[in-house]
Amino acid sequence: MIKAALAKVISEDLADVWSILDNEEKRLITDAFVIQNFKKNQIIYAEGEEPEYLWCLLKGKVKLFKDGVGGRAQILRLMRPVQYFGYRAYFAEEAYVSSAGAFEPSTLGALPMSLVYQLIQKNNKLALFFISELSKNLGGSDTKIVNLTQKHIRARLAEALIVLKDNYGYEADGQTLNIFMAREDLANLSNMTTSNAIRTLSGFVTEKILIVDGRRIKILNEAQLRKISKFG
Amino acid sequence: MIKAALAKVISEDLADVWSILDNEEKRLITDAFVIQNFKKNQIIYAEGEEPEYLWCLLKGKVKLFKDGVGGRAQILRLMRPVQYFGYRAYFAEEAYVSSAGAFEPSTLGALPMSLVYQLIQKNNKLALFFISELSKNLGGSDTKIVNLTQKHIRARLAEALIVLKDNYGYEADGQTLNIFMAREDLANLSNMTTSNAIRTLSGFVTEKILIVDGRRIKILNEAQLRKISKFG
DNA sequence: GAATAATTGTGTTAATAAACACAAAATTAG
DNA sequence: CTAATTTTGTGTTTATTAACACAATTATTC
Repeated sequence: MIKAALAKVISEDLADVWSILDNEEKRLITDAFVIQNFKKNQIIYAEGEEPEYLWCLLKGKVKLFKDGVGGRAQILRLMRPVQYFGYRAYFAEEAYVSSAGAFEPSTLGALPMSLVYQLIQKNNKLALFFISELSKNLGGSDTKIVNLTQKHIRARLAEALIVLKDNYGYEADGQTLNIFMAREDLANLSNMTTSNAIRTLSGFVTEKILIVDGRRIKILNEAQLRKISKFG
Repeated sequence: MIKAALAKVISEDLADVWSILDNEEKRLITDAFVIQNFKKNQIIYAEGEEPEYLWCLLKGKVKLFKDGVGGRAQILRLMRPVQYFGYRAYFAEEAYVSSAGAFEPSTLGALPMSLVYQLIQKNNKLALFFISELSKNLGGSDTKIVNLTQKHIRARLAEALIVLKDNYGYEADGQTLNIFMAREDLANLSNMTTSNAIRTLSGFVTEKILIVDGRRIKILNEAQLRKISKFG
């Protein structure tokens, strides 16, 4: 089953990335790729550790986050299948500045960065893939700096909900967010305390922008939510 | 004089980056490299524009910043000679998400990104240079997200002063910051209003951590400043 | 170098969000 | 299935920072 998943990854899902490689290179990757399962809330790597692997999320949901003042975490990015992460620190020759954890039971593949680095040195298209990914992430982080520091609480939460929708989409009903997270995670995504996330979310319910049932969030008025995220 | 500066750039200052290239490649760059002077506060490129050039700061000081809510700017990065910028948006195939402006009269070189992209496709070491730069910047931005959102005003300003020191260093006296910026820029660097930058800076003077003479800032106790930037 | 504009400094008030406390509900573990 | 634990929801108070106003000083510009 693991071999099947791997074959699928190399041949289909990641076609855009790995199809670049020749057969010999593909064999190298296939041999080195290790599949690993993580439980809900399990840490994949932690801030301060030395980066060793390129991680590939095959199934599940993963958050990249950074611990801040008084143990308050900030969620920096959300990963979905099939996305890659964990490589930045290696390329920067730094320890990790953020941690990765599974939101829900997840399956990941690990590839030694030393091997990835080797392949990059020979294969420019692979290098360009990372240049492109890093560039998009950097633009996202720079934008986040301004959004999280300057926007007010309502706009920040609205934006977080939009980010969730854009990342994980809706369920079959076309309204329910396809991710269930604790209010604390919602708070950590939008730079506020848990109480304020709860209160602000309730406000949106009162305004009939959302329906909330536990951790299930149904977005009734996405346009209005986008408006709030832009103009407060 | 321009030709002399260019020759110097290609052959000395940027040795690490461009020494990678063969003679033919070097000639391509030399021919395409355009040197341009900017006045104090002049905009080099603006948010929303399409990226066209790789910019190289040869002389002077440059800020990358992003306009936020109510025209309040956030300074994202500071450039010093010889550093490169303006390439991220091109690689991400996006418009610029931030603007670049000269802090003081500055000399820059511009190289068409289309040419840089061509060279990267053939030259892996050049690709790895950009991978490394982007990775370091991304780590910096992710760290900044947490620092600017979670730290209190004193810590944020202390950190901004440390950043100025680490970027531009001290003058011959070993204490005076080698950059003179308006209080507004100091505020835009540390996510606060100009009034708060002024007030907090005065506080540091009272505590004998700094001496301020107009825009000239002398750091008397860097260790204390670092302590404040870490623990508030 | 005088006029004009911009920046700096300071006081005061208002808005915003955090901190804290606690009950109710939901989830998890045994 | 039940007890223990965690999460959610809500009220209240406090801390922090922004907003505004205006005088004094410093830079720019013509």
